[in-house]
Amino acid sequence: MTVTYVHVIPQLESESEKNSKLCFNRTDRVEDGYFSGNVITNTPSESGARDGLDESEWEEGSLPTEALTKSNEEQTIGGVTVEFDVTPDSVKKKSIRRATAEEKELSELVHKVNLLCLLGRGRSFDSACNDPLIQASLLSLLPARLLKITEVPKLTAKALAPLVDWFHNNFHVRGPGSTEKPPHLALASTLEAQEGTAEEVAALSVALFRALNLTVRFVATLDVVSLKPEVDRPEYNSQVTGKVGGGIFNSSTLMVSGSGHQSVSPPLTTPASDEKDDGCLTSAGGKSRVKARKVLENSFESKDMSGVNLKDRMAEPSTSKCQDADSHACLAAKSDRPKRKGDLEFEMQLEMALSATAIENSKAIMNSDLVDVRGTNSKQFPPAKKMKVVGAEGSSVSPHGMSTAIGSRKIGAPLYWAEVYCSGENLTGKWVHVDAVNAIIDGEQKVEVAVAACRKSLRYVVAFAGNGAKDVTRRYCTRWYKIESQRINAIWWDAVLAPLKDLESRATGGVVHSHQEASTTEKIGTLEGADNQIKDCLPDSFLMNGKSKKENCEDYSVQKFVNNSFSATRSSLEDMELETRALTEPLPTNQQAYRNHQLYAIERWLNKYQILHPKGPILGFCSGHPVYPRTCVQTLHTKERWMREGLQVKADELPAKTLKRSPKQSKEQAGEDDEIGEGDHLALFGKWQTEPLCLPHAVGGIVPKNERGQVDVWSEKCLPPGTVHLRLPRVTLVAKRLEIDFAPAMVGFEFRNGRSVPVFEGIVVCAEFKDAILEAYEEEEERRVAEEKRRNEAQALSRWYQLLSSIITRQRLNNCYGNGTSQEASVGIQKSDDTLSAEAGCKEDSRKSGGCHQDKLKDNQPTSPQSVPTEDHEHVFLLDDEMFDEESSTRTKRCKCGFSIQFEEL
DNA sequence: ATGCCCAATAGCTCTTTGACGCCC
DNA sequence: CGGGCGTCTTTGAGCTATTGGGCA
Repeated sequence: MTVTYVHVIPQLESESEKNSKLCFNRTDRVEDGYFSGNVITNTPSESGARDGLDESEWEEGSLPTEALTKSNEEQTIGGVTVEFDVTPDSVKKKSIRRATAEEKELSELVHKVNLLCLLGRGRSFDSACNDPLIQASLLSLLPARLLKITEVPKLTAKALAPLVDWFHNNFHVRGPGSTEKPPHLALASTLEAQEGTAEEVAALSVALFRALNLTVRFVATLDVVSLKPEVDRPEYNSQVTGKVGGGIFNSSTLMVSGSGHQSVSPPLTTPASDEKDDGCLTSAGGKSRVKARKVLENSFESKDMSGVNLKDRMAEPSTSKCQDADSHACLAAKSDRPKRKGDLEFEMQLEMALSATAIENSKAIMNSDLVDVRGTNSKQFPPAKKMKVVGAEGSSVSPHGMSTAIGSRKIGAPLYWAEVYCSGENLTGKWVHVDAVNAIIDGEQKVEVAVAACRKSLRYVVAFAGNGAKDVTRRYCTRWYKIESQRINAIWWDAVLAPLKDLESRATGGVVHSHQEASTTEKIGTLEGADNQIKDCLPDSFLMNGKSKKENCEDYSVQKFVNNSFSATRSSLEDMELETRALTEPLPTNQQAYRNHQLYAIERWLNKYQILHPKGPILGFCSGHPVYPRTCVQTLHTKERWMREGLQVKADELPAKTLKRSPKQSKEQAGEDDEIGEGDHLALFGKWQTEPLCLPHAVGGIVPKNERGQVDVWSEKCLPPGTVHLRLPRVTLVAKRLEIDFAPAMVGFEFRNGRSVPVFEGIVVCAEFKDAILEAYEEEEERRVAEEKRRNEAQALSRWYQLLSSIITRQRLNNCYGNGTSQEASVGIQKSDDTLSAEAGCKEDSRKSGGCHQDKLKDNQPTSPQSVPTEDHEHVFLLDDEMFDEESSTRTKRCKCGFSIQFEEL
């Protein structure tokens, strides 16, 4: 009987089986190829998801090939027909599995690694922009009239316009090539062909600006894999059967190139580079019809991923691998996610448009008026999309009346651009956003909108210069609260960026002379100091001493702000600018946003241990609720909890808030207090109601103890003045022996046997006894260690003795009863065995002779010279040949024949 | 299509101070 | 007889973050 698990996929049934039944023949035969053909086999990638499914979704049985190959038709093959209806319940049932802590940790790890890789890639491109050869080549292409920009004393954004126009007209974005090159080579070939990926073109623009001696950064949006694990959902699984491994691995930019066809620097793979595998159009012009078909094929191929194995899947373009929405393959790759109505609509329209305009393709391509000269789209779009883009250029409403599904993709998501420092902007100068790819200058506020339109997120915008990097997300993101939860822990991120930020500020951080005089080195020193302070605070922050991660982060952000000392470098001015943006974020319009907003709070979304103090100022209103600064939110604790923090509630303070206790708790409390109603409420106090803990001072060598005769040592602050905590094992005995007053130190609780059990570590004693106890403890420990060593050695000796005795006894028994042929024992042992036996004169009685031997060894009195007879030789142990090892108290006796025997003197 | 609000719920946090039998 | 030690068993209520559905 073959037992086979057949996974019944609800979706498949509901779609394909109009009768909602599956029939199969029951058989006891085992045949080859049972599951060949169109059997729903469980690919390795499926099995992971399978495990999580309800067992009720699995049927036991065996399926003949025929039945399976025609699974869409009802069949009965000469025997039992098993028929079952797919109840609507089974389809409807949704088991929503949430990510476990482990999965979250893993995805966080992948997110971090991805970030680091993308940082590395950005730095590589940045350093390629400094290539003198590339810069010189760019300059040689530049018309002489544009060289004047170098003479402008106070550079303004406006002055950059002709330069950007020229670049935009001469360098175009095309589909990625088939191979990944190192940044230097990639830039060189882009320069040569005057077209390349958006990343390369943007980097070239940076190189050009640098060649003109401008202060420029290469800015990249790090399109990193999601921080949150993607929990596989039933409907999701049924759509994408080829889903690999669940969770994070299928979502976004993968840094692992499974198929290994990217020969160069796979760790630096980014959305842009992966695009190269997408099968996007790689060359401009004539062959567009064929290529357009290819794109279509790709898009539809990727819809059905069921047969894709893990390896291929890993190399497959996935959602965020697509550099931007201008690539159709990008949309195809989006099949990883449940398709949205708009996506399907877009694909259909694209297909229609393709067929309708295919004839016009070559004309359209040739006609430069029609082709969107904004490099992003010109060479890689299927014709329909190009037309769309041309239409979209003028206005946001498509002249062709196409739906917003396409409209939203009017231009590609800007992922790479430059920032040029314009000293003529503002009073102090300003970093100006320059997107040469899309010919946009000073359009920082447009970035967020454009990115949002392409359903991308603006989580990390990093500016690269001087082999360093700086996070400038704040400049482009106005609604920080939306991306904050998608970003990695700020402490970690800032620690990673700290050294890079330093490099970046060295490269770009000129002194702004309109401010107080200060030398650059001093300023950099200040910055370094600030960075170091951040670094210094890291280990403590990471310890998370009793504080939640969130609290630590909040503390950190406050600390970070305080650390920002003023210095007039470009970098520090920018820091201030970004900080100002951070602190002047517009009020969100929805209430939910206030739940975890860094800056603002509304009373409604405070949790039960929080309160507004002081209750003001009111910054605005949201749905009628007053909005307060987050700094007004204070955390409340019970008296006991404040004690742990080393604080005590001031006398006569009324609780800032009282909470109703659960019936159980209040009952317990009432029982203890014998006061009904007393335990009904839990009194909470704020930090402003507390003062440093005043514990009774230790007097006369007596440690002040609590009602349980112990001291709760939550932290050093909880120690009564004049006492010390000796966190040493077995120190209690020492204190007892010395008759010094002490209290067991309770350091916390642990859950054992379903209840919390206090954990004691060491003792608390008056400070004056510390040295005496430590001295005695040291002596005691030495004695204990020596005693333990002695005991161990005695035990070892005893065990060796037992072992040897056993061997001897065994050998003797073998000699007596086992034909004397045993070869088991070594010659030495045999010899000594025989000799001892002979000496005792009890050869026949093995037990007795064993006893003799024991006596002999135990007796241990050296008689000199000793003689032990053997069959053919009598050992003579001369005193001269004796050796005594004092350390192990072992005496070794030797016979002239080479035989030796060891005794331990007790 | 999007954003907001509400309800449901999975997972996390906070709670927190034995009893008993055996052996030396 | 009393003190030391090992074993028993493995909370659970409440809060919060997250999600899906309904609605504007």
